[in-house]
Amino acid sequence: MLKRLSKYIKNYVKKKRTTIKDIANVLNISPAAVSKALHNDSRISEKTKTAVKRVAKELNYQPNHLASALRKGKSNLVGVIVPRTSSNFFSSVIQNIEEVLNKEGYNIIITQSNESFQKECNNIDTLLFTQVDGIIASMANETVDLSYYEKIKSKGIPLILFDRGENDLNVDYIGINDYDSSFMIVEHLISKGCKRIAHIGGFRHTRIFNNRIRGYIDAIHAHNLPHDDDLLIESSLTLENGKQKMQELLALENPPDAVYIAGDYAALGALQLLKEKNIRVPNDICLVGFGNEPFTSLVTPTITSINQHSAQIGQLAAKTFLERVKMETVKQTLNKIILDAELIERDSSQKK
Amino acid sequence: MLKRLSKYIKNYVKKKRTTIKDIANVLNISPAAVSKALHNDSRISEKTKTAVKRVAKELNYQPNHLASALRKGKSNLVGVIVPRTSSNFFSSVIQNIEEVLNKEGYNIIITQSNESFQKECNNIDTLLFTQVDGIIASMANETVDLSYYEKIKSKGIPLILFDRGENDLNVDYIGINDYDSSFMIVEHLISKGCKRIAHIGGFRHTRIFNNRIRGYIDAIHAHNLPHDDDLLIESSLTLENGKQKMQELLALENPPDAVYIAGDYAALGALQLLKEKNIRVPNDICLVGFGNEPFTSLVTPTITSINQHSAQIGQLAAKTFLERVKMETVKQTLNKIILDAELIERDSSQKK
DNA sequence: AAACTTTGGTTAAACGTTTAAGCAAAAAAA
DNA sequence: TTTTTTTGCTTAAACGTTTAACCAAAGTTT
Repeated sequence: MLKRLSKYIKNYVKKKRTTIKDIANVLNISPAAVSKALHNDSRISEKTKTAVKRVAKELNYQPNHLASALRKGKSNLVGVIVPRTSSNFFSSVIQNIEEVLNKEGYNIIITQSNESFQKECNNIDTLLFTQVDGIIASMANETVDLSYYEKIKSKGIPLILFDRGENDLNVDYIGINDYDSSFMIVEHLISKGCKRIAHIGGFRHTRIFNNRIRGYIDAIHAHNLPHDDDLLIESSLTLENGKQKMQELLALENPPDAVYIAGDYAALGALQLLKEKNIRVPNDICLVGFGNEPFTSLVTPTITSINQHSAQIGQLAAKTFLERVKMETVKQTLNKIILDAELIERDSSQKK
Repeated sequence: MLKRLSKYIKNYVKKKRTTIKDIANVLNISPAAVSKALHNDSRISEKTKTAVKRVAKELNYQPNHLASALRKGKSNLVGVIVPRTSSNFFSSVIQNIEEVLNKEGYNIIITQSNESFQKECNNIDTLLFTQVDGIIASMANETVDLSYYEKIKSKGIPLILFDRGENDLNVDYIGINDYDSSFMIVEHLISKGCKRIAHIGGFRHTRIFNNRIRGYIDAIHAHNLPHDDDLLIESSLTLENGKQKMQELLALENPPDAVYIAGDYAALGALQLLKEKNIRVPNDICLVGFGNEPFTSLVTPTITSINQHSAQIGQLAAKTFLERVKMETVKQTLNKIILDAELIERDSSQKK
């Protein structure tokens, strides 16, 4: 046996990767036995198991993941699609997905759509091509056509959406209660004495932004405030666009005394514009953002915002996926998990 | 043929994935011919090729990536390891790596180490297990022991490091000229009239931080400024730690009139502390960061920083990998690409 | 018309696992 | 002692491609 082993060690040095067959040859048993030994199959003796494991270690054996995935029909890879990884919200979600899935032997492939529908379609193709066992996604702003997502469903691969999701798809979804959060923000501003509250929202075709808009409108009505069409604007919510839309609001005959903006980056843009114009925040105009990006607590004044519980969303998304793969046969009911968000009050809305 | 086709369409509805064999059956040719037709092999007639492609489309054929990877011995997957995806620098590098590699048919698997050595080791194992064709990495702050990276090299898998790299490993590296950048920062501060310049640097055991420290010291000497040991501090460069180290500098008998901090997050922490203490930036103390994170232009005052050319670094890293895999036999010389960084002057160092 | 070349494929093995089915030897039960 | 069960493996096929080697038929040279 020693002679065989040394021969294989030489082979290893030559860079040919060790396979299960090599271990079998050293020990003079079948490859099948080796495979079973490595998986602690009960039909293999303890003696053989320890021998196999010793030799495996000695030869620096690394299982060929492709081969086993091919044979078993699953890759243990999960695809993640996000608009971008640079936002703190998404990178935190990703980190938590990863933590949960790694424990169960899954790895994740992260792709970014950069808010582009085209890129998102490419990403989906890429992931399907890579034979992922499931996809966890948050849609790009642009995405309206859902045929690519239907493609995932039609392949029978679990699809879990979070944050930016689309109800019509009938898939698992994890997000926050956008309507309530919006309502809460408006009531917060009212409690601070604001009378003319504007809303720079996202595009209505995205469900979450539509819900935020509805929450805003309903809260305005509930408190008998003037509902002026000019005070409700849709935006792409980038920093630049936030600046621009803020400009438009200031240009009104009767400008608002508070602005609630459905994204922190756009809120930051608005804040910059207000500073340039020497309009005091919060004393002249109160400002509230959405998302609780780290910079909201870093700028002057700090920006009131909504904490979306990114960690929890990531964990729940991963767990939902795990449930799906574990009981694929069972026609289970859909998981729609809606978390309550949290208002983080900061200086930008503390009018005295 | 129509009957065969319809049978296979039924099969498809039943969720059994279409394989090359199915296409072969429909057309009554061999699977090998189908494979060749799909790859535009010259030994297949145009007629057959178009027929194959038509049927492939009809049956919604998606190649099984695992099978071809297994057969060809390569996965067309590249692993990327970064300390975190939330920093703008890393997410921009990743995006550019992805763009270049996607064009060449590679996909990337992104993993984060969260600056933890342990997590980084796990990531490497994960990537090796997934049979990636190469690894592009930037090391965690903690990483000193390089044996895991040696493991990659010993498997013969191309390894390309960027930003946080280690010369001793003798692998390809892409980064900026940290020494020169540091020197440039100090000279900039001197030109603004600063006399006591402090440096909150990263840990010396990381090469880039060591270079920044050397650049700082040499520039101080070159301009005959006092080189006071108290003015040079090592830090983990987190926001919190930046605050703390700034506190220490303020507590000195003879505090500095300028602080150059080797990371933007730590610089932000320092800025916050200075604001709390009502110390005016830049008039009382000038501040310079490193990395040009987006928030440096968002806070008040805006922070002078160094642009590290993340896009270019990403592209070069990807291209270097491609070169490596293309000429694996050739014992090529190492690629050490050092880019010149750019000083972005902002308010925090514009003392009047 | 015989000999060679080209065209357009086919056959079969291989990649490294996993797993259902089978089977000899040892142990236990009758 | 014979039969049954258990233990501990082995055999062989399968996962879906790719590719080296082969080959028949048609076309081209001489």
